[in-house]
Amino acid sequence: MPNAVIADALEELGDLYELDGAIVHRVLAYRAAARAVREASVSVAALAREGRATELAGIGKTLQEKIVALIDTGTIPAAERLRAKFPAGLIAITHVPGIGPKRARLLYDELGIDSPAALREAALAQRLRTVRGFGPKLEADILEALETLPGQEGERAAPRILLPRALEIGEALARGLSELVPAGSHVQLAGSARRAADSVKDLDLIATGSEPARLSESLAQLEEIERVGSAGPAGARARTHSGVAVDLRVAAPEQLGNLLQHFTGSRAHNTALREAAVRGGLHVSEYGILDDATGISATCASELEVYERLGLSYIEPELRENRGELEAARTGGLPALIELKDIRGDLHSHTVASDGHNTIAEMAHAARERGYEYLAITDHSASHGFGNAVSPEQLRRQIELVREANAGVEGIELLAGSEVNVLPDGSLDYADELLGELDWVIASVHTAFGMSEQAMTERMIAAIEHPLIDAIGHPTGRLIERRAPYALDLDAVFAAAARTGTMLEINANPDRRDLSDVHARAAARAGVLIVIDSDAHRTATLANMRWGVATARRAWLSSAQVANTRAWPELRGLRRPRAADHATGRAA
DNA sequence: GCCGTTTTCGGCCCGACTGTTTTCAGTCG
Repeated sequence: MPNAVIADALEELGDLYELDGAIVHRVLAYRAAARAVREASVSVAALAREGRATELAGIGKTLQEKIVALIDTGTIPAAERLRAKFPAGLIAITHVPGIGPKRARLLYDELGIDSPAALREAALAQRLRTVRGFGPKLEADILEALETLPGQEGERAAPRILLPRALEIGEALARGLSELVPAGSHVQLAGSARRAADSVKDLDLIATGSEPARLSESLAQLEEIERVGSAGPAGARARTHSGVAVDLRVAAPEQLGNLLQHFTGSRAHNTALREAAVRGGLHVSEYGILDDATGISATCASELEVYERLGLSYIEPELRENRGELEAARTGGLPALIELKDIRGDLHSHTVASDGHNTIAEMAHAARERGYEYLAITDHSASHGFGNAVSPEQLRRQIELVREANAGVEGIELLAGSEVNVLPDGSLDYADELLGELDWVIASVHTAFGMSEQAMTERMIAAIEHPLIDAIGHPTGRLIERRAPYALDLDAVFAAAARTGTMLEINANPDRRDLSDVHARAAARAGVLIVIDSDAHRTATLANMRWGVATARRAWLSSAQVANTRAWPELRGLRRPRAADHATGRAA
């Protein structure tokens, strides 16, 4: 059972308990547990079967038992009991903006409203206002919220936007706001975009300056803003014409550090940070740090100061997910994160030989302009099936062309490579003899995504064990917000990669970022060497490398854990020995 | 329901905004 299914079940149970009037902390415990399950890098079902789900933060004895019941019987008894008590439509009502568990329960008890459709009907008939606490305005707001509710008629919720687009819009808003407000003001994009998350739900802006009210009012003047929903002295909430929610918060210049820290989040990081601070008699908010002992609230001009006052070393935004960074910051155990400038070459790129758009020479020059020392040309193999496949004969010719181009271009080493397909049976679609002529070989799965976990894992491990494979490309096949990873026992995959010395890729295409942050971290922990590749299909997308580095940073990786921070001669030495393998038949 | 350099019981972050209220509850981030 996939982690996502278990997480959904815990989430639903939390919603049901909330409707049932459970204390909020119990509900929050379920939501925290759901998050821990969703983000786990290993199979929680397997963990629970061994009685080890309690190793995950936020999962105790009770939830361990409930997860076992779920995987054994397909359901959790407590959820069954509550589902009998509350109609399914009631949970949907709690997801209507402006309606939470209390109001949903009240409407159900008083008016028998048990679905969004019944809610709409009652609102139109002006029956909601007969319930204590509801009035005409709330009734109208609910009707409007129902218009945009995803669901029954196949409507989609506002989709999360991928990081490049989020940064593009968010930085444009920050620039625009900066130009409107008085000199000395500071405007900056914060939130999950600053943490370089895979995708973001909304854009968080912070601003400091001598005229807070004016900062807040200026948001509405930006041409990108469609409307401002709510506004107060502390900030404003708005929406862009492209439908992206924007949250602006303002404070005084001396509070910049507090505000930026608060609004960069994540929520889990902030909550854990504040809970730990309270144990030390300190209360952290976006406005300062209140010391119980003195009654004085200290403001911080920088985030560094915020963390220092809490006895922590500075935590990079990418790490602020409550995945152990607070403990590491207490004990000096934070890693020195890899940076884009550490990358010395790109080992996955395409040309017109397959489905790329530029020639070898064009890609070479573009890579050199980026300051790279080497570039591997890795066009798709013979059975690719979409785009132009490269036959064995064409690959031989391509190797010659790469050698010629290499001789003709100064300042960068061109490597003859291929991105070969891993066929469903785990074999590759070029002969070993041909693969042996290449400088660099990536193996990727491009077909038959629907295999069982066991079959897919065997397929992947067969490729990993192949002596001529240097790295596995986009190992899980996910597309962010569009396609889940294929079923794979990643523990087994990481163990095989560590054992054989096969590298695993963080594919930097912003739609992929595969391995993910969580998976790349687990792989590196298992002893796997990571390679970050752009998978560029044209010169411009060599720049995608930055998204891969962002994922590596979120995975806690230092430059030493990433293969292509090394010069090519050194990296070549890290490739698996191969001539000897052929001679011995790789008997080990 | 989870969790422990004050606790195995009694806590569990902090604040903004809105609508409906006469001082606050609910929702949201």
